[in-house]
Amino acid sequence: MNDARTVEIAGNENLLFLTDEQLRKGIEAMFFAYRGFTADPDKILDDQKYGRAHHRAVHFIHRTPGTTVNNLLSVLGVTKQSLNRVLRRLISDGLVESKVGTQDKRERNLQLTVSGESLEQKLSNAQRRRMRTAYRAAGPEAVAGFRKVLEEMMDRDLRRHFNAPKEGRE
Amino acid sequence: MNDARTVEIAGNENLLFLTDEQLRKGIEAMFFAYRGFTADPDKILDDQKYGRAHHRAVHFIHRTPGTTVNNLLSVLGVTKQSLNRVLRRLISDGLVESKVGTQDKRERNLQLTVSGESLEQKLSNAQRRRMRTAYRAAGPEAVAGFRKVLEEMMDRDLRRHFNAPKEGRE
DNA sequence: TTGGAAAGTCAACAAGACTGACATAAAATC
DNA sequence: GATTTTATGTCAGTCTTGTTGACTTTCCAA
Repeated sequence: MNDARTVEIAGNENLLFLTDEQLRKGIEAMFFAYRGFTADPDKILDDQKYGRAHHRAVHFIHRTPGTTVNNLLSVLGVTKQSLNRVLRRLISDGLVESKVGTQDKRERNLQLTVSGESLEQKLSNAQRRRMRTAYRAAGPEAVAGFRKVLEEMMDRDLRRHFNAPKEGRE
Repeated sequence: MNDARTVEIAGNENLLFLTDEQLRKGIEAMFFAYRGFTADPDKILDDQKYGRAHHRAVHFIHRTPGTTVNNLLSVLGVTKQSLNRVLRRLISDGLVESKVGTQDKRERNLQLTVSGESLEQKLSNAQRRRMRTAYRAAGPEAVAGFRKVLEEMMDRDLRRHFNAPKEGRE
């Protein structure tokens, strides 16, 4: 971690000289950290026989209430058939409500029911707890760096969803 | 990102005050970044009809040549039956070699063949390229912070594998 | 020497991704 | 008004990758 050397170049630009070994460490850190990151919600979901796909749907419906199926598809990056199976179950279990669109009646507006919100809270509390603990242990400068690198690692077209906090539609 | 305030507390300890919104951003950053992180290898794997599980096996066999199935299991965190299916295919495709252990004949020592190494190179080159680009764009301090937060986010018992670079066994 | 534990294999099943085809309703366009 | 496009939903089939359960081989210790 602290063996990545930096060199000052004319001006105030600096380059990182990264060995394959340092990059491998970063790659594995990503792998192990993501496992930790999903571990707590996974445990909760398993009780109700849901999977990560349900978690993702619930998360983004919570984040953007009234979002359409198409919107959700482009954020999640899965096929409609795949999402449909998940949504169907969430709807029939009474966690998600699907209402015919007001302007465009072809669309469906999705939102969480009371029990949907309650599951979302359980899941995000668990995930936030871990994130908060990690942030606190690492300190504020580390957090800023963490966010910066993650953002650079995203695909360009996904970064769009990331930077659109309150309305999913472009 | 830069709205996380820090407060100096008696001594030189500082606390982060994190709003749910800031934590949510971190959670989504993790989600989108991980997608980017796996996107390039996924494309390569798809050509040869392999999945992420094959990638992980190839990666860790490369990292720790001669490792046993059991070792690999504890790193990957899946059941031996699940891993076995993946290994069986890699072996029959001639990417991995499995040799009966010399001391303990119950064990199998795994290593990549020449074509296994070649696939590993293709995959890790793609992944390193993205990681390197992100690191360069974010800068050295950001990278240090990134690594610090990721390490804090891992499960304790997984951190062990992370910090054991050249031999998988405890 | 025998009985249990450990390492690995085989079989069967489930979740969740995928493709492809098709249906319906509403909106947009010609 | 007729046609095409869009948004959504569904059925069927495939693939990867996770699971549990049952089994073999090997090792070790009582």
